[in-house]
Amino acid sequence: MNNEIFPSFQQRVWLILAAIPSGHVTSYGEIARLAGNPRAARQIARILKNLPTDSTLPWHRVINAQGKIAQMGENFVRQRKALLDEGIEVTTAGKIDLTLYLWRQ
DNA sequence: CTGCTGACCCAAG
DNA sequence: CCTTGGGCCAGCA
Repeated sequence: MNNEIFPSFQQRVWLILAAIPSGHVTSYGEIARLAGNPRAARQIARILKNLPTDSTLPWHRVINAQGKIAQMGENFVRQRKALLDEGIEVTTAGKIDLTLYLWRQ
């Protein structure tokens, strides 16, 4: 049982993730900054990788700071499809135009 | 404790 | 556009 008052770093990441609107993307580093640890981009990646399979959180809206899908192989295909389904243009190479789709609060 | 690994970032070349 | 090198740091063998 867990009765913590303050959300953990991971929980803050989940909350931020849930706030990214459909049709927009953000980066690992940006989430790290919003969560309070600008140097934790790699930890964000690990948190996303470890999301439970039944999670409804939009992990696919997170790409790298260069505007590209940061995965290879099968996951690349899934993420690209999920983004296309939201109306986001993604090149075959996985590149996204940040001037059009970057999440701005 | 040490060493290696990554869904990263950034500046250069 | 792509590649390299240095920086970063929690997790794991």
